[in-house]
Amino acid sequence: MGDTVIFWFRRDLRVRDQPALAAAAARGPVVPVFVMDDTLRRPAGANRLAFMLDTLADLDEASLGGNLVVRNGRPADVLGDIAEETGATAIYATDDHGPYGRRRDDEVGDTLSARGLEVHYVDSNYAVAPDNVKTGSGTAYKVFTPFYRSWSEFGWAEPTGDIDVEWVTGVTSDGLPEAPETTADLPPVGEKAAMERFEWFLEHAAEDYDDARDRPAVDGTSKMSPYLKWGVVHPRQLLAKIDGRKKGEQTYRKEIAWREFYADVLYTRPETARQAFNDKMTDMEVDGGDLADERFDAWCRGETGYPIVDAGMRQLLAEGWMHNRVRMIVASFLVKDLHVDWTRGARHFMEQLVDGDLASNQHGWQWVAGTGTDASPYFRIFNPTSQGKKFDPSGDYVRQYVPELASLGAKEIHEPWTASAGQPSSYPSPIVDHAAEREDSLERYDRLKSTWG
DNA sequence: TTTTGAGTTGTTCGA
DNA sequence: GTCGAACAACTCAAA
Repeated sequence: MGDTVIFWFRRDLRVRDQPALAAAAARGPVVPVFVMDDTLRRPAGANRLAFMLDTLADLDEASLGGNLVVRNGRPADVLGDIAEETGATAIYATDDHGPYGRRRDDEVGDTLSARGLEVHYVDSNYAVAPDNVKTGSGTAYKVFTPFYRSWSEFGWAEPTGDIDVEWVTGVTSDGLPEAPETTADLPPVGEKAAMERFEWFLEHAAEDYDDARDRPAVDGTSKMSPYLKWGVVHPRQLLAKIDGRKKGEQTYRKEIAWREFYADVLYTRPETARQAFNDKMTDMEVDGGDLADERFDAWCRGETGYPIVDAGMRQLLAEGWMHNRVRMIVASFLVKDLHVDWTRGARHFMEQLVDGDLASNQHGWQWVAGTGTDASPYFRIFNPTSQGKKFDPSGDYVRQYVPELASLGAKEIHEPWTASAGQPSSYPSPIVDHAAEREDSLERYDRLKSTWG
């Protein structure tokens, strides 16, 4: 019945609330395909790649009846070949708005259209796809709050239910490659695990989200980020379960909107994945050379001598994930205390993070570095000690990831150099003096400003 | 075109 | 210990 069509999975690894898949299934039997594109492996990082491959295995087993066709190669070639083998006449996929995805999809569209195949990009990975929310004069927003108002008014579809799909069986598959070795303890995969976690969040953490989300020792966030990254859940599904009247849930809704805002910013200004959004900040003095390399390495390993920074960096290595509050603290430390270019920190995050999303990651870093949209004022420099005391008052977060300090009490753990019994010898002394580096950052900013005329 | 109000997440200092 | 002001203008977005 109907023509055979290909459904090309990319960053939408789910079968529920899947408009693109529904559109494919309405045409006829569906060949579910995932293309192991060589360029996919490189930027992904081992943690994210491992999570993606396990997610695909779960999707295949739980929802595709084991019919997933995995092929290695260039998407245009692979999809063309499969179409030839199966007699498929059309390819359906969820639209991808990232810089790489756009280039790839344009090429695939051109190549396959030339071969007489239909290519349909449907829906997006966002409640409101990038390039839709505009100011009154038709330009993209550069400030979150007005974007948020406009985005809310724009609205989005309700999630759709289960779809009946006739999967095409017996198509040759290269099979999933072995997941790369990773020492990180990654989250459970699959739509079921994701939705169970979200239900847990709604029941136990959403109410206190406003406060608890800032406390890294508390399990107070939804932890949806890896699932959103691969489209295991769609933001529509989360928004539909959020009560807009409750304070905590309102705040959560804003966090979803931040993800959409940054996707929109990156879509409009793709070069900001690598360069300052605010070009007046491009010439900010940063440190290079051996000393900067040494400090950067100490930051990566979690050996800066500032407990909350080291706990965060070690959590990243251990779990491929870091609590959001701590991401800001360690980013501020790298940029404002170590004077290292934000792009180096952002790259390290992308290499490690299981939820690494180019738009959110790069623009989160730009916000901290003061180079981005709505950037924090230059004088807003996080003090790692007071941030530690304020958001990890018991010290439990530090204790979990920095065992050398486990014996210190709450009063001393965020400044072990003051410990009455002396600083534990296994833990490094601070590699820089925060007060002095803060002054240095302010002076660098003053010098930059003086060049603006 | 001009005006007006507002802008994620902080720190320090002095009263 | 608590609280408000200063930090420094600038750009954005809508009226």
